[in-house]
Amino acid sequence: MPQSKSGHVTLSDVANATGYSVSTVSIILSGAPLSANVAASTRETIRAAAKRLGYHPDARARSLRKQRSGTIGVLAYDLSDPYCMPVVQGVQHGLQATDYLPLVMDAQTERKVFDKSLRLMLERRVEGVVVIASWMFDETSLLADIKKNGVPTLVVGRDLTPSGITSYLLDNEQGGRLAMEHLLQLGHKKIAVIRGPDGMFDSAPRWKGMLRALQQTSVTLAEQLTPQLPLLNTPGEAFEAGRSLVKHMLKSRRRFTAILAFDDLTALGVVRGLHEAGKSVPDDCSVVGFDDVLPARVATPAITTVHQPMRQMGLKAIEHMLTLVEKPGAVQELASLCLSTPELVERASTAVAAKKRALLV
Amino acid sequence: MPQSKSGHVTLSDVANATGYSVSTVSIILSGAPLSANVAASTRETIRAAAKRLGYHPDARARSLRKQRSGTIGVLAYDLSDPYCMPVVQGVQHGLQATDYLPLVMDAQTERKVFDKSLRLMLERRVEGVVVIASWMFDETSLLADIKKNGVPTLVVGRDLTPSGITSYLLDNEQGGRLAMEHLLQLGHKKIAVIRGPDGMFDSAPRWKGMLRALQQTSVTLAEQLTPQLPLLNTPGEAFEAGRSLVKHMLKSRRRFTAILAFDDLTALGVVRGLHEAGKSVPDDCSVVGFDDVLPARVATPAITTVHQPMRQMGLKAIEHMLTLVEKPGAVQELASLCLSTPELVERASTAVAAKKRALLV
DNA sequence: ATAAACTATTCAAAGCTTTGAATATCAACA
DNA sequence: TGTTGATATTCAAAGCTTTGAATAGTTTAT
Repeated sequence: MPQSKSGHVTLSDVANATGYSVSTVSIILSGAPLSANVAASTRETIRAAAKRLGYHPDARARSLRKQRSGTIGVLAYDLSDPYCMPVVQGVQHGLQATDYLPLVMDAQTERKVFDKSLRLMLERRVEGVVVIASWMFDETSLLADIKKNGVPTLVVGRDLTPSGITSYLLDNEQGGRLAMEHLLQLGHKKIAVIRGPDGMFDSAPRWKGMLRALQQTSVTLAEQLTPQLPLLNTPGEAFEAGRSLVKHMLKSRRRFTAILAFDDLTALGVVRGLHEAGKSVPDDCSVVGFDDVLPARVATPAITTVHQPMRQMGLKAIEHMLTLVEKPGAVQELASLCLSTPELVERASTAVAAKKRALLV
Repeated sequence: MPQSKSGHVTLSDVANATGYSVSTVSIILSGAPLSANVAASTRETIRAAAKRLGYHPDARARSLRKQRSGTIGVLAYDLSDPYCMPVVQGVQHGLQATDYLPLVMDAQTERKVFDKSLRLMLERRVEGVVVIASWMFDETSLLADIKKNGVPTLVVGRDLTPSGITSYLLDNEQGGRLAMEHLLQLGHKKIAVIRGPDGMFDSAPRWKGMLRALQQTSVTLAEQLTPQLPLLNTPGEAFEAGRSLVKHMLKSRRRFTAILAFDDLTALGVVRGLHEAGKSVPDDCSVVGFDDVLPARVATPAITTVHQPMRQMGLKAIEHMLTLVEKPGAVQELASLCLSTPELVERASTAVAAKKRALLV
């Protein structure tokens, strides 16, 4: 049916079918201002023909001509990480009412894929880029290209203000403090901490917050009980790491009545490791996670954790982005840092310390 | 720096900077066959200039001219459902070595969003569409448009061969059989089943498979112990449904020593419900899930479940798709049905039936 | 009757690339 | 000298849409 080479129905097909010119058809089907002038009968004829033929405008041609792609790139470091999707959902939500379309890409924790995705976004002329937390970002030279091309960029999940990029992230330090304070309030004195890997941005501030919470107390942390996660690639690996680290700690024969894990998956691994060693949570040992992702909510006992408002962060970021793309060519304002407030959500994996039964293997 | 109106560096910018014509620049930067003819020095000059200026080809213009978008649409019914991402990963994996790009969109279980996404894909001239399981699909009239425009379509997660669409899905009936047989082998006689909602494709075959497994045995299912899930929108809802249904069943005072849940999230809800009623898994009651998603693996006890090879299904689907897009205009072959084989993965949520302690509330 | 003001529609250029055909240059060959 | 054949580069059209300006045609005001 369509005559054009592409196999797709074009304006020219509709024009031929109705006897009107391509311009007229375009004006009507795109709802241009000029369409106020066209006769109602014409409008009907053309609309009907378009529908009958199955016309769908070519987004590439339109976007080329209009000099606006109507697209905002969203690049996640790993979409399969339960942390990412809520952020993306926030973005999607914020874009719903607009006529921007999120182009979501997944770096799959691979540097090469990350760079390629960024390049492809640039080529598709996204009007803005939202990057979800990635260590990969600092070294990439594409960053320079993005700036050179005047595409506004935002990052959520880590602080890149030193590189001049407005950043949305959790107040990790306060989160760490909250988690530790919770355990202290429950009367725990022998506390183990599984710290985040050095290569990850969140690690240091969370740790710092925990130490700060201890400052006014007499509680100290034993070095054997503060191991560090290696740099991981998948959520599954964090689980395994938590599981094996807790087993090592049990072997160390240092008492502890509570464990503070770097994130929820690690915490779930800890629960598993404890269980395998015959310890029960929270009776023998309390466990606290971080982030509040789905697996932590649906596990039994549900994991007490520090909630990170990922959806909200995505939403706030995209709202900011919308203001940026609406004023094209404006001087990129100073990079700002937007901290979200963490919230402790108490669930079933923590309990009052049973003083007499402090865990001793 | 760039002179063109768009604010992006164009071929013409590079041409001006080097003194060569736009054609020459294009030939070199796009690696066209003709580039064999150009002088090495020219090549260098132009490449250098392109890099210096930060040139990135405009994908829209290129794709318009080449009549190929190099894009394959992937439409998931809900990206935040742990079922979807593995399929998407399989697709991504299969596309890695090609120069096709997946355009992944998320319908967020909303019919309106689903239709809009499909429309946008059409407008962006995707060369193929892979839809991940959706009840929304059958009624949409866009299906007709997609066909009219000759875009090959595949679905994974449900059987749409009656509508002429090649489908990739699990052999649900065998999956149901496997799950039930597992419980029978463990000696369970009083078995409860939480059936899937009517509106969901998988429900019937899984149920049928379970019944078939019972056929050669003397075990029967009590009607009060085979409730049905309502149609749900989010993974969280399935969890809550499982939790509340199991509580109802406990109230019914019918004995059961095992529960077969429609999917993993429901199973996790069941575990929670049992736990809240003071029952332990698997000692008092075994629980079997379905799908094998991340939360089921990292929960403790880990959920015994029927593994659905989602990654592999995504991979197989996209490989098929690649053959379809390579022969444009070919007559769409007959729709075929590709069933994947389920596998039971035994974990810690099931155990031998403790005959004497059949669960009685 | 004529200018002015609408109304309804079309022209033609532009947005950025790609590419078949064309041009220009130069060497070699008969 | 004129032909052939490379080699290196450019012309110009096309892909589909949008849009400022232009063209007819009709009505209103003067």
